[in-house]
Amino acid sequence: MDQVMQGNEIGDDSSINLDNSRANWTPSQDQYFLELLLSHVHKGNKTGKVFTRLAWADMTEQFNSKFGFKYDVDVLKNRYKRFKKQYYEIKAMASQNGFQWDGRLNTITANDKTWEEYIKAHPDAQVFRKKLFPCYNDLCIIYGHTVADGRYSLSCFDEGFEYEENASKELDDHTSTSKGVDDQTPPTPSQSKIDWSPMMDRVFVELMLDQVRKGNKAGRTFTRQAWGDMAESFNNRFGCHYGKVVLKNRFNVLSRHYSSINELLGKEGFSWDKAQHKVVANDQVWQKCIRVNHKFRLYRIKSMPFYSGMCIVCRDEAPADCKSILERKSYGNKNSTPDPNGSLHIGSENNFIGDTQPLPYASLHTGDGSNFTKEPLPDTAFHVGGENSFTRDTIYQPLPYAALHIDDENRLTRDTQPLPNAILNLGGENNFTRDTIIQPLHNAVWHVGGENSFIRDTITQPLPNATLDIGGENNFTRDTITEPLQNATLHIGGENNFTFIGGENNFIGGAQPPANADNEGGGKNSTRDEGIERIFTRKTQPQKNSTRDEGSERIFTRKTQPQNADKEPLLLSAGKNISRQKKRHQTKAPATLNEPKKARNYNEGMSVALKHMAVAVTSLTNKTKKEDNFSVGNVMKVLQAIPDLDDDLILDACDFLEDEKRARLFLALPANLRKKWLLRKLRS
DNA sequence: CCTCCCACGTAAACTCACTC
DNA sequence: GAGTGAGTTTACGTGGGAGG
Repeated sequence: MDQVMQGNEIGDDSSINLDNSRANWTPSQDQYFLELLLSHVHKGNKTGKVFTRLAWADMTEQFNSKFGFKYDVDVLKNRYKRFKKQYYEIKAMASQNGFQWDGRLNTITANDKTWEEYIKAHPDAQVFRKKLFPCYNDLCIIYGHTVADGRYSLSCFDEGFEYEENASKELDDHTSTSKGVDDQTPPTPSQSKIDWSPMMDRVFVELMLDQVRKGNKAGRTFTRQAWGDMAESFNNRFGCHYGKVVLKNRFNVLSRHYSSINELLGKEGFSWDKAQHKVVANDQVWQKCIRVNHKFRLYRIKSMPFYSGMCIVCRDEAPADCKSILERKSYGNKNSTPDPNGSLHIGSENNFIGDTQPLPYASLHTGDGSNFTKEPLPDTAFHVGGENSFTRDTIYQPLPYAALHIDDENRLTRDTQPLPNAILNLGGENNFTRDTIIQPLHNAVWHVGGENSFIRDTITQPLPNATLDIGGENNFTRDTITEPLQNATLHIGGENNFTFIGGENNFIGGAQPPANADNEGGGKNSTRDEGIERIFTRKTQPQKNSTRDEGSERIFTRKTQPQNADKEPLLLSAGKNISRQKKRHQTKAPATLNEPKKARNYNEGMSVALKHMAVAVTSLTNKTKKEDNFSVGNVMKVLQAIPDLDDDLILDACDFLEDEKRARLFLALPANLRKKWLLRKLRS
């Protein structure tokens, strides 16, 4: 043990080292250096583990000035490292069973029998038995709980911290300044580096998961509000004042680990050990892998408890360079091997044909442009990127308790299965066709982004106790929800079109019925928080379990092609053209040939929605028996039959014909006069 | 025993591209 | 030009090992 531990006093002139080429630390130099370190700790120039650059510069200058050296800062850092090693040696010894640190005697104490038995087993420990360590209290202040990089090392949340806390209490008896130095809280913003503990990671991942569940993560990142909320929650939890940037940086770090682990798991011979939270493989596989890429060495040793959470958080973020064996392959019948409890990461542009195998408890991550057909995935976390096609029987079996995250521009067609208790997060511009979900979503939480099209019979069963959050600019056509939403809470954003919603519901956020709405269908709907830009028009045809049949706003168009919505999956190729850029509220100005790409894309997207609407109307017409010739379907048919009407004109016509009187008059007109009449009315 | 150097991991800061 | 997100660079920590 160093001389400094023997209690040498400052003032030893012999300490002056005339040879500046190599440091030769004397007790007085050590003592002075410790004083400098303590001084900067007390000034707050040390984070949980790091002295600031200015602190090091200042200490070097003062040390050289005191002893007449020209040491580089690295010399002091080396000594600092040496002190740290000594600190942990003492700490480890004192934490042994039967041993304790005596702060008054500055030594490690234990009864003789304990010493003898321990020294017999550990001869090297003899040195600690009668040695004084007067500087240990100083080292406790300087090093506190901090070790290494801190992330997977000792912290206030780890085993072993208790001793340090006790040591700090001991120190309080000797120094009034020690309190607060090792308070185990994350550093303040003035401090340069953060000591991320496993507990902090865990809390952070939990906060991210919460935001994911709320639908506040689109693509690779969280919304601005989500970052703010997470920072606030995190700061409240740990009593710190981090900004969003700190959490974003940590998110980047965790994401990199997540990607690397995925890369490993994509290699042959590797698997995820849920108990250890580690990637596991036999030694030969590890050695071969590490030889090729040294960076994977880390994952052989360290556990990554945050990985399972990051699987959900990062769901669709499989990096382009992550070339797992599963990427860009076709999965035909019986080609897929079951991977129960496994984690399946799938890149872009895959074809999943029928009769692939179950993945109970698995995490399934898919990139963009994959095609899924029938397959059970119970208890699976199902993360789906954008522009995928879900055809019939995509999900053949129920997904109870599953978390289903679906990003933008996916198509969900009929005969998918129930998702009771599921969390359903939907991005924008998805197309939900008939029978997408044919079973109930009891207790489900439904988050729906903007610009989705919900066609007929999207949800054919009740959603009791569900929470339905709906963003702006969605189209809910007739029979979207055919069953009541008893006790449901419905949050609805701006500019949605609702037809036909049954049941006893609470409408929050403005989806109120019109003042003259006929409620005789039996439902008891209550409204709160009146909103804007909603049009609920006339009642047309009450049905069982329905309360209203409300006309829709600008969702009618020329029928482009007859389809059988019951049997034909709506895989319209036009949907591929929908812009993947961020969606904004679009103006309602007429389209021109010179309009920007975004506007054109919007119109194309609208066109798709209109086509779906046409299909829905056709289906509706076939199903419902009308007493007279008037129906929304008939109006649409007649409107679509008019030649040379562009989409905008049709939309304007829809607006105009929302009035039933006008619509009846329109139908009553001779076919050759309808266009002229419409144009005249619209111009006026 | 001690210094010095190296490789590597991490957090924070920085830069750039993009959108509005 | 401001705001934002993604990717890159920089600064600083660590442990291990060679060598005096």
